[in-house]
Amino acid sequence: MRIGELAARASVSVRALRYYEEQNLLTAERSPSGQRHYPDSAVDRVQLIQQLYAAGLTSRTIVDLLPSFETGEVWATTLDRLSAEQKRVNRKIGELLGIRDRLDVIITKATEAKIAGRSCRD
Amino acid sequence: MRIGELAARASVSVRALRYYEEQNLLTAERSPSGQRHYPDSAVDRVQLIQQLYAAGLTSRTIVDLLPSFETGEVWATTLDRLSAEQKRVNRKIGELLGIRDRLDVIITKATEAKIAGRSCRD
DNA sequence: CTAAAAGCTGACGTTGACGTCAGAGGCAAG
DNA sequence: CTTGCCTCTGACGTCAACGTCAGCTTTTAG
Repeated sequence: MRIGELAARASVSVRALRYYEEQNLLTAERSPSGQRHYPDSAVDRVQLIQQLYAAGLTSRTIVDLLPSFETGEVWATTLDRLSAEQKRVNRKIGELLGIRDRLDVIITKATEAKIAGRSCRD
Repeated sequence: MRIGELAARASVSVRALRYYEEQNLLTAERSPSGQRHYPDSAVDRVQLIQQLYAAGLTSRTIVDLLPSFETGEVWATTLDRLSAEQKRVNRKIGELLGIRDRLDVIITKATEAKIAGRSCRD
């Protein structure tokens, strides 16, 4: 498929895909005229990249760790980085859970007050 | 306390504290000479701000929602935004849990392979 | 055949949360 | 008093992941 279809299927912009290629996160065959062509598997790869970005990894980190994600093979120096990211992600999950709880408390309280007919200052 | 001590106690930079003030997230008494002075409670407030940033909220959002966090009172329009952020945070938690699982799988597999004496390509 | 749609390569713009530097003033210790 | 650290206010710099625009070529639909 060409870049536009991949963008649509993976729900990212065309620009983002070119950027991923620039960062060596994604490669493409080229047609004689220079257009990029991707296999179907590229959709999954792009979505994985997006998830890793969302998890707070940088391009540089992703390019190093992506092979491990896709092949399952890991060599020692990479294992350390994987563990480091795992710790980071776990810390972040903890932070987010904390915030979620605080949001729950506030929202629950406010909703109960509303149900009880109190003003909520609106 | 003055700005340097607050920065140390809340583990943020002095610059960040001035930035928070600029964004109306934090206020300070001023000494006659113009130096900022903070109450002890500012430490908690700054840490809360940090957590909210870490949860992906922007300054603009935080300045709107911070009163709700501190007073527990909420009025209707704010409640919607709180719910929106709650959804965002929940989605992000889900993403992170997914990534964590993938990291767990890879790391576990690699570690077992190592224990079993296989090469891991190092 | 032709016009619209899609793709290409630069290259500059954007946004948010600060970092950093300059230049000047304030404050406790010796 | 002066030395050394802290603080002040601008104001420009940074970094990452793209957005956007220009100018041009390729592909597709009618």
